[in-house]
Amino acid sequence: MSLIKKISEQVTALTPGERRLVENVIESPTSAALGTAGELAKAAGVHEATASRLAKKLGFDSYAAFRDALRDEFIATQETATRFEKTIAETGTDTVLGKLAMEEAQALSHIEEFISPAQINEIADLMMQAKRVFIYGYGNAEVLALMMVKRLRRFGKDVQQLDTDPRGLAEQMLGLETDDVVLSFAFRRPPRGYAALIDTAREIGAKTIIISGKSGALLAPRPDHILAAPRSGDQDAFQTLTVPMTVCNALIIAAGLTAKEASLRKLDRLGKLIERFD
Amino acid sequence: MSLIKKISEQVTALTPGERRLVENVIESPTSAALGTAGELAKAAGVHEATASRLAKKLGFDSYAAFRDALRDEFIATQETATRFEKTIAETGTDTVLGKLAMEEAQALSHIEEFISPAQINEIADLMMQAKRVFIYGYGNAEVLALMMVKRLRRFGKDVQQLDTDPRGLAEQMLGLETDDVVLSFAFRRPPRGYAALIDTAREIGAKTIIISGKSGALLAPRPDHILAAPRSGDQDAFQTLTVPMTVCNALIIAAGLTAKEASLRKLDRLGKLIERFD
DNA sequence: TCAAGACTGCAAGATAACTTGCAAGAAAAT
DNA sequence: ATTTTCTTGCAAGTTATCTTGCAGTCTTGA
Repeated sequence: MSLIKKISEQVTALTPGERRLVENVIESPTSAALGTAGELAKAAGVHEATASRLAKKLGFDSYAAFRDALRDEFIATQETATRFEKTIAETGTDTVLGKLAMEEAQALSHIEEFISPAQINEIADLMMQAKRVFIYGYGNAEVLALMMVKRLRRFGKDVQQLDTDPRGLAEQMLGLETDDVVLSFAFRRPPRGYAALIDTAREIGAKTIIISGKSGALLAPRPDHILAAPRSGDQDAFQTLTVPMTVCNALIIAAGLTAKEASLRKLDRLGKLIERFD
Repeated sequence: MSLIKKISEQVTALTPGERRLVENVIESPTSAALGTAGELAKAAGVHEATASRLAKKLGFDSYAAFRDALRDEFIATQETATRFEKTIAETGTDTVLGKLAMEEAQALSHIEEFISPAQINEIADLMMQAKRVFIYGYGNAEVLALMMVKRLRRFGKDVQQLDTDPRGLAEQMLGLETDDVVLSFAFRRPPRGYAALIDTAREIGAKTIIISGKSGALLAPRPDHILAAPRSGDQDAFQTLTVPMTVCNALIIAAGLTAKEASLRKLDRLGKLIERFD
């Protein structure tokens, strides 16, 4: 049963102090889930002893048990995603398309455990403010690189897809400048030319961004930014591009919003100038 | 600075025990954020003292400070929802990535309403039995075409990606034969060169397959086979390639299974021949 | 081969967090 | 007005979690 529902059922039997605690929990369940009894009590203006008693009153063995219930319900973890997975798995599809769709959905459900909204916005900003964006995708990732090239060009960005041939890559990197950004993909292992790519960008002072699978954080040499989220499928078998593609799409959308914000700010400033000279 | 980035910067200076801890954190950052030093240490197979030391090594005053940083980065603080669906759907997870992942997952969950397992297997068979596979993708779909080319070549299939330039397309179609198959993508509207593509294939007697969005059923001229499933996102706005990509991946997997079956059948016949001449 | 340094588990001690007995004050009942 | 009951803060005690000194073992360097 939903914890909030459980609390609501006993709302008439709550003392004033308990009521204040409950109001605080409902107002901000994740804060309550992460904090201590003392912190919640302080926020509610009661003593932590009251918080401990409330938990017991609600049927929990301890305040920790109460907080664990809050966490289960309000904080997405692998356990909650696993519950979601179980729900899907219980539909019992064994068709190729059905299983694949389920696995992709599972992987997508975990995605925000690994990549925060702030990261998406930060990197979208970086790309939109760059003079040029160099995009590198080797092997299967070439597909993603092509997609990003097409999407960013839609914004009018100066985008260049880097050649996967070492000589071509080297020639193109000659044009890299400090104001540019390099975006690459790296999955099972660093792609061919990766080390040269990152080192060259660093020497020139251009920022580097990697979109990777699970192992991205262990890449060497280090890029400036990493968006790493595990892809669906067996690590050693067939892996799809759905998760990194979703990351790419999120970057494009965030970039679009950034561009929109910039446009709105410009309009606002224009409006103020017009007022001044009116 | 991103905590994962901070960790990544010191990855070369980590001891084996610390590295295992870091791997566990990366594997499941929200579990690490919610649990104790003892729990993380146990999961990593080291002592909790090592976890405490790692936190200090990473520059935090204490393990609690390290865990607070994990929470700040990986646990959304805006809250209303419970399960994954609700978490993403209702939360002020106005976050681009979260919404996108949810929409993709929703679209994926409906995929088998539009495409049956029999269709997947039939078309996978068709492609594997074809002498050559011609693949056409215009605009954004070029990304999918490229992916299919790469995947099918992995099987040793004779695959050709068709030029999006009308003249080049025409020249390539000269090589089309009865035993060949043409696979194309068609989303909002038939891609440039579509009619010529289908008509030419029909005249030669080559089979045609279209992977499309919702409107696929209304395509003219008619291809021999259609795999149509609605993509996620607003019809008139930003649409992603996740659903058609999943359809492609399902075809590749089914094709792989088909190839495996063919191999097993050949082995069986060889076994019978050996028995006959024994 | 030996010594020095690094790593990490153990365990004692420290700190943080929670629980509960007690009591003061407020509210309700008589 | 008085008594009884309830609420809740205080603080001591308990439990959970973390930190750090120590020592054994392994690795590295001379």
